Amino acid sequence: MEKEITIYDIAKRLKLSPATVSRALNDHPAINSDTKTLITAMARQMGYRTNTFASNLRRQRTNTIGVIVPRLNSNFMSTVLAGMEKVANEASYNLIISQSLESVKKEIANAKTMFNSRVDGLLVSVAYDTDKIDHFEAFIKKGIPLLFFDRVIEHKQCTSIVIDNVKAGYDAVTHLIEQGCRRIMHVTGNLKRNVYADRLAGYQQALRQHGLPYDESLVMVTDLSQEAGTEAARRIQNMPERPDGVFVTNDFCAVCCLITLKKLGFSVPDDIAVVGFNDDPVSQVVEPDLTTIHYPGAKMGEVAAQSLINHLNGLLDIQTTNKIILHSELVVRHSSLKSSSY
Amino acid sequence: MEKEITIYDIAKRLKLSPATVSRALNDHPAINSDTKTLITAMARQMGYRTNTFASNLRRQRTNTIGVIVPRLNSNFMSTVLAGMEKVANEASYNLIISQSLESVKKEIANAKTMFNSRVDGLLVSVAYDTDKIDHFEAFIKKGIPLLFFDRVIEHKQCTSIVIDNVKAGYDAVTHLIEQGCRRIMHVTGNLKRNVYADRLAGYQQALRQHGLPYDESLVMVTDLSQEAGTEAARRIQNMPERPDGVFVTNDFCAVCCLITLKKLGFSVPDDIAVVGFNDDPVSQVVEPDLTTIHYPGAKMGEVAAQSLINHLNGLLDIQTTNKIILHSELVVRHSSLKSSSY
DNA sequence: TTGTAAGCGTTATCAA
DNA sequence: TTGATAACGCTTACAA
Repeated sequence: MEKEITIYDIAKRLKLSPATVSRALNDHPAINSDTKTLITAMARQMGYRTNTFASNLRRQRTNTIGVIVPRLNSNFMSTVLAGMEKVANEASYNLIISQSLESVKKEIANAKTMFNSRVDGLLVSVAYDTDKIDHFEAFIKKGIPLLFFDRVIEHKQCTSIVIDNVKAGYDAVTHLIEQGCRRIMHVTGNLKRNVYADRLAGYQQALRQHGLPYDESLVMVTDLSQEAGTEAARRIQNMPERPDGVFVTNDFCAVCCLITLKKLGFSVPDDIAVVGFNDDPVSQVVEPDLTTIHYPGAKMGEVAAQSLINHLNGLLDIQTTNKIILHSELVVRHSSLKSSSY
Repeated sequence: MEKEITIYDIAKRLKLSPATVSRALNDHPAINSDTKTLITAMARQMGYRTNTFASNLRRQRTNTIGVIVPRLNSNFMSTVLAGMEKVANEASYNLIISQSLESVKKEIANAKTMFNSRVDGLLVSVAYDTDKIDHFEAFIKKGIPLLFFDRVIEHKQCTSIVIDNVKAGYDAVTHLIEQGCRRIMHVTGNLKRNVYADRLAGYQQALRQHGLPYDESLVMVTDLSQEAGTEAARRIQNMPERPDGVFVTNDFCAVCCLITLKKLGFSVPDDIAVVGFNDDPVSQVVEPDLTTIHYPGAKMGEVAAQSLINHLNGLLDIQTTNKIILHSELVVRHSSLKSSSY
């Protein structure tokens, strides 16, 4: 455990002032390039490493971005995080990641920790049942940029990064209708969340536009777990008037639903067509493979991180950008192709 | 953007010294409990938040744990990370996560960043082709605890957290043999990595013990991607003497192999039995569902984080613990049950 | 182009 | 039980 080298040590060794050393190490313009070379070389030689805390303390900045997500361990979220990490890393920002485990209470605690950690900015996808955002007010008040992604909450001071969930829902359901479905079930999540509310709106819009009635009893609000998929299939079996198509807003849930339907003797897609959401790898593995909405997770992570970093570097004012919408699209596979030769 | 409250502000307001305030806020034993109550209340009232940087600078400690993983976006890894985050959060440690994207070069860069961020400890699962660990020497020299998990590198100063991969491989292959397989193929990853080398050893051990020959041409080293699974299936089809069982050390790769085999006209498990590794949710979705080794990912994350934190808190000396082995077990499903009525 | 010196907000040591 | 004071290592007016 050797002693830590500081800019004072380097300064003394080179008979320069600590200030000069600091400037050289930070690429300050007003410094002689020979001096700079000299200092850099000596720093390396002495095994100097910058003390981020001293620097942060002095500059009142942390080069750290906080991320709060419902869960780390879903394919979608880990893809988003991978995208964020990539961008942040390249811009030499650190990522502090925490999960709310879908609980507002834990989300509040996480927000507090992030606040105390003095993150330069915060990227959030809210928990299942968050409805107030008082716990983020502290950030807003202090001018710490706050950016929501995927599961967003509209706020005039915050930017949201989303896909067009209404359109995605519309596309999915329109596709089912075009395949001949006339009675389409919709399995979704908590309608408090923009993502689910919007997809439902898209579902309704597609029905309306094609002259089909909206039947509330066909909308099933669940936690979108695997069990929910199984449960949905069972419920379908017990319905007096069975649907001929189902749009599930999560691939894993959809896949479980599909499998259970098959076990119960349904033929997919002929008896009932299934469409999922996210384009999780699992959708390509099930038989028949699952039609779904491709969700650009990595891209969303990259855009979120980049926007925040640009804002922090003064390259873009995020307060003026209210919403960024990414492109998503329907991926047609065999679970919905009624006249398929699969 | 109001002014940040410091312990000086609180001290002034209560006509106490900053030292007393600091002590009260940190639950120092030698402080009057009335004073403590008073200070705590005032801190809350004034909206005080501790300045971690000043504290870190002074205490030479960061309460931050660094994590370097090959990829964030695999089911296995995100489960591990979720476990780590849970434990770290409860112990009020922050997690800085970065991914090497399977490249040694990036891993080296990540290590450097972590070093400069002065993490209190480091949790690492190495990249595909890392063979030296010079880039971690700096940590070891400085006495910063370094803990490897899953893909580990043996080092006398570092603890490893693993499952018994030899046994897992042995169990998988023994199961195949017991199901009547006599010619078993093995699809695995870079044998530099303990996980794959050990599983191969287990494979060989099982063969030997059951009097079956070891045929090197049946071992296929791949990157365990989905494409590798497909490729393996094709290769099987083209073999003059086809295997009747295959053990793939990754579920997603196994699933792709299985699906392709079916497409090529093989019956699974009757023509060829398939066993995977990890117990990824996808293994329950494929038909027939996949026999696999259950890997305790969340547990591994928790144990890794907890061990490190205990060490940091002086509750346990990690240097003396060389290896922690977690329990894993075979999960038999239908992809390997030759006489199944599935 | 370089140097001086004053903090940033804590905590640890020593003294009271 | 509390207080005074000196660091921790860096950055940045301001001065030279």
